[in-house]
Amino acid sequence: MLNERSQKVLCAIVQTYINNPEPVGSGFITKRYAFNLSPATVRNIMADLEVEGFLSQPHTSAGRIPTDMGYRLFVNSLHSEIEYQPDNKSTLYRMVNELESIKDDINALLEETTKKLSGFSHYLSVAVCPSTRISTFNRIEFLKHRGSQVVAVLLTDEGLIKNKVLDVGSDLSQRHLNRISGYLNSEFHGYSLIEIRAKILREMAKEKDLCDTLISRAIRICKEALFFPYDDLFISGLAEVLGLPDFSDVEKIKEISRAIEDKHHMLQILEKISDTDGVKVIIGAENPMMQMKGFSLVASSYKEGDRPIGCVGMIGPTRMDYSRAIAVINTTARFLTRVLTDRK
Amino acid sequence: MLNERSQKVLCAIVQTYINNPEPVGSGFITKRYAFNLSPATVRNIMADLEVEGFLSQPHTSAGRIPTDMGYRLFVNSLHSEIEYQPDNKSTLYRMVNELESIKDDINALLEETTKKLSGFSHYLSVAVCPSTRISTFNRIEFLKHRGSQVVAVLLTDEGLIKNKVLDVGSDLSQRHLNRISGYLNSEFHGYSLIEIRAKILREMAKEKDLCDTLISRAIRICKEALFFPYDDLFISGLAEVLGLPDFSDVEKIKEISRAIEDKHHMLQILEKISDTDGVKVIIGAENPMMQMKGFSLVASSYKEGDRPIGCVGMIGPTRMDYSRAIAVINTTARFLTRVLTDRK
DNA sequence: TATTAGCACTCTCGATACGAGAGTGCTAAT
DNA sequence: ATTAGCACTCTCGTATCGAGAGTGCTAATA
Repeated sequence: MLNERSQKVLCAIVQTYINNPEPVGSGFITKRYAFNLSPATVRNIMADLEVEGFLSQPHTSAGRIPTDMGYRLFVNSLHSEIEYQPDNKSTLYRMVNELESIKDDINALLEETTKKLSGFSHYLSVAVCPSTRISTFNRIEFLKHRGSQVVAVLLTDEGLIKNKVLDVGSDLSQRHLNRISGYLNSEFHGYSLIEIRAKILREMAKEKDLCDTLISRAIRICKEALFFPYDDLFISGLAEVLGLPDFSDVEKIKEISRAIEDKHHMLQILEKISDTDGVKVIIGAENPMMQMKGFSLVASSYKEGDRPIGCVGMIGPTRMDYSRAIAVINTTARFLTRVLTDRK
Repeated sequence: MLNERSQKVLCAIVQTYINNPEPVGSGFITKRYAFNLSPATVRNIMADLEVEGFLSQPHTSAGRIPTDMGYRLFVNSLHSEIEYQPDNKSTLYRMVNELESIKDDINALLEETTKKLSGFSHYLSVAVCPSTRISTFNRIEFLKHRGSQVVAVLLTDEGLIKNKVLDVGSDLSQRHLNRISGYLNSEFHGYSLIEIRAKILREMAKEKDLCDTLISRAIRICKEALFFPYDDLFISGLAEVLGLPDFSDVEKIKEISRAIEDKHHMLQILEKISDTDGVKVIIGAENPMMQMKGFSLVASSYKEGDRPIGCVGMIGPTRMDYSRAIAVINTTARFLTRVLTDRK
């Protein structure tokens, strides 16, 4: 579609703009890059690129800035050099090492990871826990709390720990509860929570008319105990990201603040990425699901063994340093994968 | 210090400025308020108020705006009418009713409370859980997880549920763990976590030379399990607050973002308030501990019975609607107190 | 003596103008 | 096909100006 020379010019423009957020003129390109072209020729190429939709002009007689399509082409041309950048190797490794010590607690691990990522990259960083939807039931315990309240503690094979406060009838003793959890643990061990949900619904339909047996009661409690409307989402780096020149505009700031507070929506996007493999880059409004005009997301799933279970990523302006971001996220995701896989 | 008339004029100016963030001129005051004074007289009073430090002038020949001291006097003069404002009564009650349904889970309750508060008031709202420092030990359980990992689940009398992942030697069976938790539960029930910490340290000093008895082991594990560096902090409403005209300035936005991300510092302030009784108002840089120049905090502790255990509040620009904020926080804190006390 | 009317003064803000600078698009030459 | 040359366009910073709002001061007033 695009000849090689045009593509090279485009990439040069994108790179230049990423380094410094000002419209790029033809003169700069000819001076900075050894394409052996005159400014006039570059201008012609730029005009073509604009017609094709890769560049745009803030106004006549200004330089060009990349469109989302322009960034996309740039990012696609990047995919070969996805591995570590030399310059941030050491810092990144140091960061990863510091995380090694808390690898046992997946929540703490992800929280620290986002904190370190944002401090390190100056972008907003995000991570989601292994989704409760796909997690594998390991064990559930019920602890009698105050009055008729019971705390259900769910452990999954992925290392998730989830609490839920339930209100059961006041007549269940701890002994009863232990029998219930014993039953559930033997019955459900190894199933995914989704399967268990389905199983429970079937059971409930079957036992509908049965009176208050322990089992039917167990199942009803379990249905509640296994239902977690939201997965945990970690976000860090708002203050960092506001330091970028791209956020000198108040509207921009409001937009990213809204994105942060709308955790539900953010989760949807990240969980979709959690299911796939490798680094994903979503640029600007590419994905209709993100109303993030002006922002890009670089994210990757992390895995336990071969199975993707969660996702970690960075959000920045569309003018973000993709090659660095991709490298960083890639390294981070591999690190998480290694840690989560090794502990088996 | 200030005669009554001056004080009235000051309050009128503050109120006017709160309604509309523009410097207030002498003409407006005479027209709007029936003080029976001429603009010239008001100007004289304003000049005095400025000398005394209650007002400031953005530039010669502009109206006056309140200083932190001015807001302070205004707020102090307000304390009589601290109870519900008539206009937002119904909305506030509706909000509180909606929260009633999740009162069992204190974390969820506080999270929802902050969400509703910020949606309702358009200010940033915050809440802290009962501090683990002062919480009362109710019960601890250890669940063997993967490998040598153990999940400690701590329940407090205040309704807190805390998890912690520990790495104990791999040779402890669930049976051992149960004996340990049994021992701890009988030993520590009813003590505050702080007391227990002290007890543990004493025990450890005593048993230092003893070899690996179950008890000394229990104590060591417990020491770790009861240590939670941070309490949970809920913050909501960033996107809301950015809609206020006070945040048209990027610097202001950055400042509040930093305040949000510096949870450690925020916690310090709120936990101090958690220990006291009633609504506290901190205006601007009044409290040296908050580097929040330009922001005010209206907060109140909530109690269980007679004992303050946590804190809920709202943060807004110094130009915030204090009388409304105080009323709202007061109502909210009372609601929390009632809910947390009744469940006994 | 406290208040007020009158008035000159000061400062902001929006509109307008203008020149420098950067970069373009087009045309004609190579 | 590329390029040199040049006129053109647009932004941005600065300066200017007048309207408007509000003040501070002085002298008159109750």
